[in-house]
Amino acid sequence: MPDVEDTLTNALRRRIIDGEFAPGTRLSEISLAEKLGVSRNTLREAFRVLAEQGLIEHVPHRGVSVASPGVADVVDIYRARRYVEPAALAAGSPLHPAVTAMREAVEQGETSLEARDWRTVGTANMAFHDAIVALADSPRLERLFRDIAAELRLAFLEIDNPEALHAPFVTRNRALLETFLEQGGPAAAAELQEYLVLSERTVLGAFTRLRHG
Amino acid sequence: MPDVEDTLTNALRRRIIDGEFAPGTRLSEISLAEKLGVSRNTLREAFRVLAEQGLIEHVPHRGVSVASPGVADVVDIYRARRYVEPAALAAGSPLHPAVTAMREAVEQGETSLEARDWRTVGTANMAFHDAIVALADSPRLERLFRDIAAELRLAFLEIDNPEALHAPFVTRNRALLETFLEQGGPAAAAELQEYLVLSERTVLGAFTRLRHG
DNA sequence: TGACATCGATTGTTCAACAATGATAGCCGG
DNA sequence: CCGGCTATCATTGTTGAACAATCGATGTCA
Repeated sequence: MPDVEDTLTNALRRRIIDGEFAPGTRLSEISLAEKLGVSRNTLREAFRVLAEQGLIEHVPHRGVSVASPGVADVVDIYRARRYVEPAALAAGSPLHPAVTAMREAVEQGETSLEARDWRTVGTANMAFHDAIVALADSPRLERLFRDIAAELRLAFLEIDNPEALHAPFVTRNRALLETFLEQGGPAAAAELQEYLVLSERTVLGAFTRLRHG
Repeated sequence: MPDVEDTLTNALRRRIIDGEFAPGTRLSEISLAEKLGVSRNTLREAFRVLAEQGLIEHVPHRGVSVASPGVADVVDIYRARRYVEPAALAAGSPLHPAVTAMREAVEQGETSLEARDWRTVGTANMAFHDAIVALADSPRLERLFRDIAAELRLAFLEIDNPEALHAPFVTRNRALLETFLEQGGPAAAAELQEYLVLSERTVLGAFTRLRHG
């Protein structure tokens, strides 16, 4: 059985990603420690990990709050994605185990799309891109992607229009997978570049619409 | 004035990178807390940050030790570098402020090379590559590079033949900078690819030589 | 010699306390 | 009536001590 603190960190991350604490919410040490049944010190250790991952913001003497990514964060996240994902896809082998994960994520997305379960669509979408990064077989790049993917989910939570954010990309995922399998990595990488540009534009558009009303 | 813990984290990272604690050394909570004049709880929070950055390894109920990167780690670090650095250089502008940092790092390397101060040569080398990544203007990619650069320094410490590791790359840095300024980003990116392959081979060679006595 | 039980040291976690800081509310002067 | 100042208060930062849980080593016995 893993440590209490490790479990606590994962539990907290899941709760934050699932939207239990809205972005920007302040997390009081005392009340949250009591709620979770752990001591303040243990909770603070978990806070340090999550802050390092960018999921929460830590301001000295003002406590921690759930991160609320802004436009600059979204831009930077997509920049990082464009550095990593297409290159991983370009160099990836169709025989790599992660391809199975890609296929499963596509199918999961299609199933959830029919059920109009947008949140699950979003999860499947992320799993698809996670599998792409996994093609690189690089723990450090996977860690980077895990962190920025979590931040991106926070941005999605702020927007709160999951259908517009996730639905259009299910068919694109399917198409991208087929391109990769039939035409190879480089062709798929080029397609993914455009995909990511479009995705970024979608998110940023929703953001500015938020700010204006 | 920053927080004690933040200062503590930075101080610990510097000490580790500087080789004060050799890779693999176990860091006892009690003795280290006493030595640094902080409490165990505060020290443990700093440990969580450094563990998240990959500088120390944390095994439940067995404490933390300074990370000692192996061949697999070095391979992964260079893989990540090849994903990020050439792309940043290819898209970088010669007018970017980081170019000044690149130039300064090159000159610092040349000065330290003449003085046969290998450690400083290594530092200048890292500053050069850090400036390359800074061309991308991406906080998240900079954070990734900061972490893997710190890990790489640990690997260098294990090898302990700083001249062979750092000296050959001073002239290559100068050449790479000139290529970037005179022939543009893409040409420099191609040169950097070969540079990184050579650098990786140098490190891995020293590693295997270590294992054989 | 080797398996096993015991011991000791270290980590994991909690609790209580106090100092330091930031935010709030209320007061005062204009 | 309003803006700035001050005192208060709640929260975080840090410490120290305590106890349980776990791992490694020591020593015992067959």
